[in-house]
Amino acid sequence: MYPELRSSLAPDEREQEILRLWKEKDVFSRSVSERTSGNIFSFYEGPPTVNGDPGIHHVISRTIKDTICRYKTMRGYRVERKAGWDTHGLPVEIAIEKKLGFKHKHDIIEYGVAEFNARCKESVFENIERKGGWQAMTERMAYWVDMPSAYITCTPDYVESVWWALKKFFDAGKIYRGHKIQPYCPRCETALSSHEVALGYRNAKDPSVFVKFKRKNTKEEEFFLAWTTTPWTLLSNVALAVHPDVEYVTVINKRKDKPAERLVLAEPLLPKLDGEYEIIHRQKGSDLEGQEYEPLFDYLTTSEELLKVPEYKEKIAKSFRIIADTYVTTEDGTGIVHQAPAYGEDDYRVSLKYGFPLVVTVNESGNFKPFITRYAGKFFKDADPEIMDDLKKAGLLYKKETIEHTYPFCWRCESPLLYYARNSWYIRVTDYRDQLVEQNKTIHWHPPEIGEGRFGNWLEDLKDWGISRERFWGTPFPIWMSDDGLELKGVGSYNELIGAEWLDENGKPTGRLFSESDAKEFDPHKPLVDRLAFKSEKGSGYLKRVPDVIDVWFDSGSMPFAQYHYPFENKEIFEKTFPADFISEGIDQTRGWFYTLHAINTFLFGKPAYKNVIVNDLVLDKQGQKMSKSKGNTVNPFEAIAKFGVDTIRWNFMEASVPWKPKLYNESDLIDVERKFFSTLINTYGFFVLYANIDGFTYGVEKRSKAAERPEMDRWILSKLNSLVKDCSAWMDGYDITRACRAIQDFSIEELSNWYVRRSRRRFWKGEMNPDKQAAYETLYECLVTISKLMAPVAPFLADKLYQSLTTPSKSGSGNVNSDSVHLEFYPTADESVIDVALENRMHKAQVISSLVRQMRERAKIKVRQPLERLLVPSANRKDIEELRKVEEIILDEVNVKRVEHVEFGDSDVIKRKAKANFKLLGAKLGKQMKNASARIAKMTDDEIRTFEQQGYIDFPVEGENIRIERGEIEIVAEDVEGWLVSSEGGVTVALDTAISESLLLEGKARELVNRIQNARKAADFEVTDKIRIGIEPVSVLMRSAIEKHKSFISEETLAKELVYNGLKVVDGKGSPWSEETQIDDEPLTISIERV
RNA sequence: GGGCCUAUAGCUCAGUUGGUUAGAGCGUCCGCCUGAUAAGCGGGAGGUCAGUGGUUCAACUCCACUUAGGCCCA
Repeated sequence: MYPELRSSLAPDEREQEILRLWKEKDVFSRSVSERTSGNIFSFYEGPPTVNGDPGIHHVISRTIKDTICRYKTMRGYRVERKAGWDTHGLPVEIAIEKKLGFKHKHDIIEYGVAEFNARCKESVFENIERKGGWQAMTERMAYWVDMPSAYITCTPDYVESVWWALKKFFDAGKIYRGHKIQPYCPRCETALSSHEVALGYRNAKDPSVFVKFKRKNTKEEEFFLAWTTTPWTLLSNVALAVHPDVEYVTVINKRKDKPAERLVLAEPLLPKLDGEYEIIHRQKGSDLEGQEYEPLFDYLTTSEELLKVPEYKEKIAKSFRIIADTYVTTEDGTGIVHQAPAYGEDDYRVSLKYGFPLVVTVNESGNFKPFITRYAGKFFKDADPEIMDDLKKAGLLYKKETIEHTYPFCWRCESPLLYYARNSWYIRVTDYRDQLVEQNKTIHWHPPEIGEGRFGNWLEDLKDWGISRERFWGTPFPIWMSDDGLELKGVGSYNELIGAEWLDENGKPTGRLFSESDAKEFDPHKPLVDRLAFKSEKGSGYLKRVPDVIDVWFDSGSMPFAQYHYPFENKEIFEKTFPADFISEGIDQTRGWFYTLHAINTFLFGKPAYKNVIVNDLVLDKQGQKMSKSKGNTVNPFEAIAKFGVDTIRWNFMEASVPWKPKLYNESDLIDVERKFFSTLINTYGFFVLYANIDGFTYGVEKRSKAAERPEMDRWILSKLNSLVKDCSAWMDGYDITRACRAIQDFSIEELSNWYVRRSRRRFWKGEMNPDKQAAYETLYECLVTISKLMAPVAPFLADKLYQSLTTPSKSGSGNVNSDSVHLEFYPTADESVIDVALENRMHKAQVISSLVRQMRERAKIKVRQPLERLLVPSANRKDIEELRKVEEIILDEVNVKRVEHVEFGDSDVIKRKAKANFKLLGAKLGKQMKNASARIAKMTDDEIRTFEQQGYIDFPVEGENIRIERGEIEIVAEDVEGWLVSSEGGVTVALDTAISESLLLEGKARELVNRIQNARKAADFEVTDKIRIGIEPVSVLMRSAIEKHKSFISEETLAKELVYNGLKVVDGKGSPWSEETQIDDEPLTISIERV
């Protein structure tokens, strides 16, 4: 017996049951271990940062990953996949800081770094393991990754592999010290990551000042007019920048109550000037390059403190001149941008290029340093008004206004941030940029434009990677340095620490050395690792560790080898699994994981870390708005799954649109998946079991019929099925999940349920078991089992439920199925010999014709239940007629018509024909004459068409030239049939005879009666197999003759043993006998039925 | 400011190398069917393919610009 499936319809329960079963039968690990290790498909899990709860957006990228891995498993690959958790980094620190109520970075130091890091570590493990956490979500959504063997980035083994990699970079001379302009909070005294900066953008009012820089070496006094919103940075001005290609003008500017002055600025920004102006000179930005000006202040040129610095004198001598750079815009200001290298990223870059000095004028608390004597000790922002005043007095302030713009503030303490040059360590990725660009071209990006565009452009424009962070919870930077910064030592394993000396808490040597046993159980995190020091080989004291930790992205980018503790262990596994065949993450990882994987592994191993990548876009709410906690429109994945089942969500995510388009999360779409697709499928299965169980059919027990010998309808659906299998495999191999899902869904709903089952129902319920019925059962069964396999990678629960329901009864019978789970099965392979394109075409034509006939019935107001005599189908030739004859029965049955008349176009006078140009062929041949030719062809008369057919061509004069139309260049279709009701679509034309003879009328009435009796059976709650006796009264003459004429038809349809023309005795109106009143064509009658 | 993506029916999306009347589902209106039945089927209405210009015999499709939205980076 096949089990009922409808009873356990609640998706959540259905899935929980399967989850238990998978666990019980150990299905996931078997799905891996049952595949041979010689056939590996390598997948890398991009580790989510476990600083909070999983969200619905994690479900989409994990569905993609899971789907591909399950698919490849079904294709026979061994797909080992370790889970992974990203555990270090600022997001984790921030969460703990919030929890502990910290306001400043030094709160952490006071609290104790050891203790703080312990809290961080605890929290990530809690986020992984707790209820509603990452493991629970992974399991519930059926994301199959091996969690017990998960790689965790904060474990000593993992960190050691990361150290190994960093040492490789270090040894190759790819790591260097530099400055990095970073957003910096002067109160917290810490640099902020871009992620933190994004938290604190607010509208702010700032000064907007136009400053005059006096040009040197001119006869007349002349000024460069520059603009800034940060007057305090003017103290460290070293240059002015112009755009090389923009036109700059010198003007005489006259303002009210002021003497006229000569100013230089960009032409497009002239409207910024007050008063009137007259252009006296014009030049390109590039022509201004090198011009000198007098500095606003003299601190930079006179400060002894600065002049002591090596090379400073030479550098400052080159300063205070115009340079040209394309980053300058004419959107704001004057087109002349003042340069303060320590306080702006572009400024810094430009200053490096021209060799200007980097002058830091404020200290770490944001106060002016002593050498800026006039403002010394002032907080940078507070100095703004005074600076502007002083400039005004000196006559160097053109004007000052106030602007409102967005400016970043510290998310912790709300101080305005400043951009500040910080010491930082870099990886010189620019050294092998070309290789990164080249190797990227071998990666298959889905969609390709991200690889070429977004990612490719980023690589071509690559800057060195700043990898050090002045933070606590992270992989310690494994470089030890002498106090003078001249001696460096990179460490690539814990064994390399052996011999280093332990320092005490105050940094004093203890004489105790790091031993072999220390190395074995070493936890490298701060602060312990900072207590290790190496004796200088040059006798300059001790080398101490650079106290920074590294960018977390270096951690996750190291996972291909670090997950296996390579090269210390597992060399073989690493080599077998590198590079990954496939990865997938969200589009936000372009500059994140996608990049770090590529940058690190290309350097270390000379090839990219992955071959195929699917990129997914965001999940938005149903209005298309971004989900965010502040808007309150986030979706809790556990709640969503409990409500709809995860299959529904997975299917919707994959089917609705391609992964790389933003996806709207809309509950009504999920309901539709369940209703349209899943319940149709369950219904189809329900239909199958209803009759299979009645007939005692079990697939594989009796001899299977050959597909080629089954009826037209069966061969058709099997052809469609095998076409589907063929297409799905190709699409899935090309990582196009969406196309496969759409095809599977379309097949299940349209082809299988709405056509095959609907047209074949009769075969299932009629009579005893016979070859036709056997074929029908086998065909439907084969379709359902194949669908369960095709959909298994995307909707793993329903697919398995369906599969197990179908296969359990026949497990003993055929012995050929592994009914423990569909996920242990192989993906179906298409039997090409079953694919019959001609058959698919003629069935499609049958569907079109049926649709046309229904359309005409609608127009003529004739119900489908009323039989009609004939329809007429014009065909172009004998062959088309032969094809159509094969599906004629199906059409007639569907539209309730007695016979088809086939007519060849040419043979009939009543059929009016029309010619249509084949635009593709003729367009290429005729070019400009195409328009006229197609108009002429549309006007072809019947005689002309006949001539064309007979001689195989026809000539038309068009604009004086002769045009010859040959066979194939026009298409001839039937357009109308005189005297008939006609309808046409897509080149198919059908005519219907709507005359209803008395005989047809009687048959119609008999069918109406059958319908009423069936309704009564239903209302009376009779079993489908119950035999009955029928009583009917009153009966008109017409109805009586209808019944007499079609008695056997009626009896057969309703399983009636007897039919009498009077009422049966009905006791209480319930059960048997049953009686009810009804109408046929306005004629009232009472039907009573009883079981016999 | 730079890069990438998107714009087709009320909504969600197709539209394959440019080619004949731009499709589907949902929604809506009308009807049908009922031995898969708290289902199913058919039909109708609904589109200036964001806008402008260009290439072409022919543009939703190719090119340029514009507008709007999204993401990433400055």
